[in-house]
Parts: sequence; C-alpha cells; structure tokens
Amino acid sequence: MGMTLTGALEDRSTWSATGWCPVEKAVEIIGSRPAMLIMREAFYGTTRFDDFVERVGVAPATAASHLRTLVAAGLLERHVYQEPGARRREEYRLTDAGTDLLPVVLGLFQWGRKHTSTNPPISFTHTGCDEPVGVAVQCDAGHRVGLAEITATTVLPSVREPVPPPEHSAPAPRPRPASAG
Amino acid sequence: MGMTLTGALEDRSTWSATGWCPVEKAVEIIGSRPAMLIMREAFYGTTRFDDFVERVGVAPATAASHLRTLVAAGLLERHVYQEPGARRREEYRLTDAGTDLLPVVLGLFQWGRKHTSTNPPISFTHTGCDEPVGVAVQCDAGHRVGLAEITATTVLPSVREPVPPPEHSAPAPRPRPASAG
DNA sequence: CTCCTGGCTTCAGAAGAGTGAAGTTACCCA
DNA sequence: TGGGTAACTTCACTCTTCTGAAGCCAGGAG
Repeated sequence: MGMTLTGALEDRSTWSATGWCPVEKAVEIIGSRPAMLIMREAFYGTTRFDDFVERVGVAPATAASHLRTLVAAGLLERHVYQEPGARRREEYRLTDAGTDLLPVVLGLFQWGRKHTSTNPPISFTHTGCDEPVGVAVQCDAGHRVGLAEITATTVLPSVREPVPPPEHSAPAPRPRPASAG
Repeated sequence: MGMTLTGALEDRSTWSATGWCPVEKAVEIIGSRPAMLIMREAFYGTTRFDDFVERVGVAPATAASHLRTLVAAGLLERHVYQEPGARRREEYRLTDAGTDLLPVVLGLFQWGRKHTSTNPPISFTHTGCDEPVGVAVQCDAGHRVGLAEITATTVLPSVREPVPPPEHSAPAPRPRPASAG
C-alpha cells in the first residue's frame, strides 16, 4: 500500500507536497469538467469555439473562460487563418504541451471504462499495427512497474516546506502520534 | 492534429461523446483539486483522516465529503483496525480501482513537472532497476504511440446521440473548414 | 471520572463557477 | 444596404463548493 519512501521522505511528519507538487499545478489548469472535456475534444480534432461549446455541453461563457485559461497555460494556441474567399476564422490548436496531456486523458478514459458503468462504442488502436492503445507505467528500461515497485527519492537533503528559521524558541514541533511508518 | 477518426466517426457533425464517455465519469469523481490530491496522498501512503486534512490542505468537511465520494466510487475503502492495547482506528486504503488511477496521477505529475514552473525535489524510480518511472502511451505490441498514430474506430454502426429525426427541412449542414483528417 | 485524541458533523457565510439570454463586433456575400 | 455567421462578451442570477469555528461521540489513559 503506497509507494516506497526512502531517506528523508520516510517520515511523513517532516515534509508535505504542498507548494511544489506538479500534480497541484496541473489540477489547477485541467482539474475541472469543462477543461478536461475541452482537451478531450481537442484530441478528437475539434478546433472551433462553437464546436467546443456544443460538444462539451457548456455555456459559451464557460467555454470562453476555460479556453482562455488553456491558451494562457500553453495547452492550446489561438490561430487565425483565412481560406481564400472565406472570412477570417480562428481555431484552437493543440500545442506540444497540450499534446503531452494525452497520457492523462487516455488514462482517464481507460480508468473510466474499466471502473465506471460506461461502455464506450469507440476504441483506439495503433494506426500501424492495429493493436489497442493504452497507457502504462513503466521505467526507462522498459519494465512495467506497479505501485509497490516505485521508490520515491529526494534530491535535496530535506523536502521540508520553507518555514521560519527555528533560531529562537521552537514553537513546539507538533508531536505526531505513532507516525512512524 | 488530433487523432484519426475512421468510418462513422469521420463526420463530427453526426456524433458526440456526451453521455457515454468514460472521461466524463472519471472527471466527475476525481476532477477536482481535493479529490485528486487525496488520491496523490493515498499513493504516498496516507491513510488517516487528519493526515489527509493536513497534507491536502483542506477543511475537514471538504475532506470528509470527498473521501465519502471516493469510497462510494470504489477508489478507497474504509477499514477499521485495532492494534493490541490501542483504541479502534479507521483508515482509508487504496483499492484495486484506486491503484488503477496511478497512470493518471503520475501522468499529471509528469506533465506538471515538464510544463509548469514546478521543480519537485522528489523523483520516482523502479525499485528493481533504479531507472526513472513514467507513463507512456503504447499499443499492446509494445510500440510507443503518438497522437497522430492513433486511430479511433466505432464498434457500433453509429455513435449518433438520440436526436429528433431530421425529417423536416434540414438546417443547412455547416460547411466544415478543412476538417478532413 | 475527567482528559485527550481520532474522526468526524454541523452551521452560517463567502466565494466561485456555471447558466440562459441577449448583445457586440468583424467580415463576407448578395 | 442588409443578412448571416463566427466568436465571443456581458448581465443577472442560481447553484455549488469551500471555509473556519465549533461541537459531538467513542474509547483508552491517567
């Protein structure tokens, strides 16, 4: 249960992830229904405002707000184009950063298909070899890795949050009851 | 840009993902800051209520509410235990369904580290071989797959949503600007 | 018997997100 | 000159979520 925490990470009473955790930042950007579904639609190839509104199923104001956030965060970019003889149009295109979110969206798809009562009439395959596509946790050596086989290590001597220096009388460092893992 | 849509999926004006999409269901459960961070903490090994409250940084009511949702959705389970000579305790443990969310959480971590200004002093390696651990999109044959190499296919003849039959005058099928994939 | 702790619940209030409807602007076409 | 459409914005409102503070209950420990 849980991954293996080594060294300074072992004692959970000495550190917290608040502040530096990439998951937090990521969730602030795409951690909402509209934002995530806009990204889903972007992966399906949707580029136009009204299509996002219709296909995600939100009000224009909501779509506009989230699209602005996603553009500001660099996941989408607004691109003006004009076909000959047609009026000027705008489209929202996936950037490299946006495309990098594919594992997350596909991971949610995979999880939802397995663990919720959804039976999607759609499936994803590798264009080259026709095999089903999914996400996997693995190491750089190519091994499939389960949660129990992950070791978390610290680069720094301490992951402690920046706190006022304990020079003067220490303000009673909360005694953690039986916190030793 | 976008994946390849084949057959009945090609014409985006004839279908929408609303209703059956696993991503939607998944997002309803874990698509919020508190829920996602509770899961992050669960992966780090947190099991007790007060620790979730403190480490996620939310009010008890918020934590209780989301924990209840996560238990109801089957990602965590409440487990009562009693060490000899100690009072009865409860803990929230990851279920198999909860553990299956690892690719998503790790995917968010990976994305956030690369695309937001977070420099986490922590890294994850494969316990066996010490190589860095990450998530990857790949097919069952083991090929790494990019967005452009994914083909979406339909199992059913049509993914069309139940709509009122377009018997009367059709409302001018919008000209799609360069939508052909 | 009272204290303390873990694990909550309850409450009132503030803040934020989402809505539908309508309005706005830019541009092409007839 | 007028119409249509894309891409929004604005408005007034509702609905939900989160918060802080307090309270509650059970079960050891002193």
